[in-house]
Amino acid sequence: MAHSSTTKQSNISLSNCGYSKVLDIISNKWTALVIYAMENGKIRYGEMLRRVEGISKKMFTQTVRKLERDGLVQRHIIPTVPLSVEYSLTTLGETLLQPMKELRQWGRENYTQVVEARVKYDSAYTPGSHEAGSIN
Amino acid sequence: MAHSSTTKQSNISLSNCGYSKVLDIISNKWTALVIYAMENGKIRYGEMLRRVEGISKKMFTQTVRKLERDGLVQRHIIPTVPLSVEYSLTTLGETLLQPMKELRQWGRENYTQVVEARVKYDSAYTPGSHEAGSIN
DNA sequence: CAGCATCCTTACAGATACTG
DNA sequence: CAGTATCTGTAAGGATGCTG
Repeated sequence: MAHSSTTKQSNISLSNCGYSKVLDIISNKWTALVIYAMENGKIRYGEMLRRVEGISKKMFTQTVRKLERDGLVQRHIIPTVPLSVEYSLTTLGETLLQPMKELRQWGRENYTQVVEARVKYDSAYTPGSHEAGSIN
Repeated sequence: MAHSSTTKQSNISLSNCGYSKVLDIISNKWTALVIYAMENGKIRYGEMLRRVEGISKKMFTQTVRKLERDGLVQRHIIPTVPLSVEYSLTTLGETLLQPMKELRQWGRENYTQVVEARVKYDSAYTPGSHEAGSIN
């Protein structure tokens, strides 16, 4: 797409980048974990709270509502007493699973290198460590 | 997915999920755009500010420093007067490009559906809009 | 059980000004 | 040119209490 005169590459903006749109969907702290909790099928509210470690009721509800609004999650109310609610991925939601898994895979394979890079960076730039071989 | 009652799948936690680790790296507002700006090779500070629309000097520096610390970006100083700095992805950084592109691709292909889902959701739950057959 | 409402604390991010 | 420093508003996230 030849865009304009002197520019060689098109600009990158938050508004035209497909990636940013995805991030808008899945970049919240708990969103990915909530999705993963549903990757094997339906799961109930209470079990979700137990499965996803550390999530609060508020954050779960907020997260899953957003996903529901985005069409990625289905909410299924079962009128028992007291009532039950089951959550599951929609067809659209399932299509997101694959790219997310690849990112997760990247994390599993490469996170060690990232941690090592951090240690190296920190030891190089921390005041007090003048490039001597000291690891904190 | 026949797991009823006491069958335990392992819990999902922020600390053991590879995905969360990746998110910790790339989920910031500008990170992905900065990475994309480097996907075709070296790019200088000034050009980066122009390419990534709306980013401030502060946010760029902050973002790129974090990426450098994580070992995904290289910083190359050229001692001109005044000085120049070029940024580029490391080998590790390039490996991240592929899964990120797939996510971006998902966004391009499916974002419309997400938007439609939102409209539908909002019209269903907004006070004042009874389901008297408008959308759909 | 499955939520919503409220308060509060921090992290994120923008604007602006200054420096080697 | 390529940053750093500070100030400030906003939004995310956590803690807690109440409800059908």
